[in-house]
Amino acid sequence: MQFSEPKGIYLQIADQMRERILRREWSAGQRIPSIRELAVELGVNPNTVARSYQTLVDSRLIANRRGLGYFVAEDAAERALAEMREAFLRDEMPRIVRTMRLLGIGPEEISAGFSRQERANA
Amino acid sequence: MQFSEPKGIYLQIADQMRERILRREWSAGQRIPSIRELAVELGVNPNTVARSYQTLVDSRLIANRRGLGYFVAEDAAERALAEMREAFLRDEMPRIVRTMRLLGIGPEEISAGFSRQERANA
DNA sequence: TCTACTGTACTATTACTCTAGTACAGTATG
DNA sequence: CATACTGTACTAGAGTAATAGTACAGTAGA
Repeated sequence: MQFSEPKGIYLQIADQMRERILRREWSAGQRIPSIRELAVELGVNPNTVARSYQTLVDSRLIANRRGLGYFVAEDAAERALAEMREAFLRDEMPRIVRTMRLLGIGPEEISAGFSRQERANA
Repeated sequence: MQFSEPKGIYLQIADQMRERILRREWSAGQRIPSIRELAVELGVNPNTVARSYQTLVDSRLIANRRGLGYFVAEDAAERALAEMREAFLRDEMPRIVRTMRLLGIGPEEISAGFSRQERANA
């Protein structure tokens, strides 16, 4: 049996950061909070945040300027969208469809979910 | 920020067991593998499997008969289906819809996923 | 230059899961 | 009764993630 690795806090923080970039809450060229700031805000250790930042540096969504902090890359939003879409379609979708079939839940339930959320946002 | 707990091996084994019950691979009244057997088969420690079994006992999907082993409860499949459906609709669906909206993926992609899997199963 | 920020690096400690090993009681069967 | 299975309980250890704390170098601005 294949076991899935647990998803560390530092990866969850990185996900949240990708989302902020995607939503343009953090826009291109902008400086993002320092490691220490974000650590305090999230109530985690600075080392953990540093690790999150490194994963985003690795996929070139942010870049460091020594002594100044981290800055959002120019093409970050587009890059994040492409990265996340691919990951969702490749990793999540098959698992979701499989589970839905197993539980007798049809695609129309997803559409209903969309409608519900539309009303909630309105 | 809220962090999701990592999903331990014992919970993943429990999930797999629920699925077997749902698929009637393990049918009502039937004896399931002993803790030691399953531990060997999965290559994990017996203590870990024992923990998995306990979670299924807690939701009354299986029951123990001392010295004999564990047996699938009479209404296990129905109970498992209800339990898993509710968990999916409550916990997973909102998250999925939210992510899809964020990534600009429409409900029709799910339908397409269903069709793909249908062809794969045929 | 001094101060207050930045990131980086490192060690030690805590907490938790899983592993490893042992021991013991209940049950069926010969 | 003897044997060979069951589950259960317990202790000890390894491995890993996250925490805690400290130290140090680069940068901006008064």
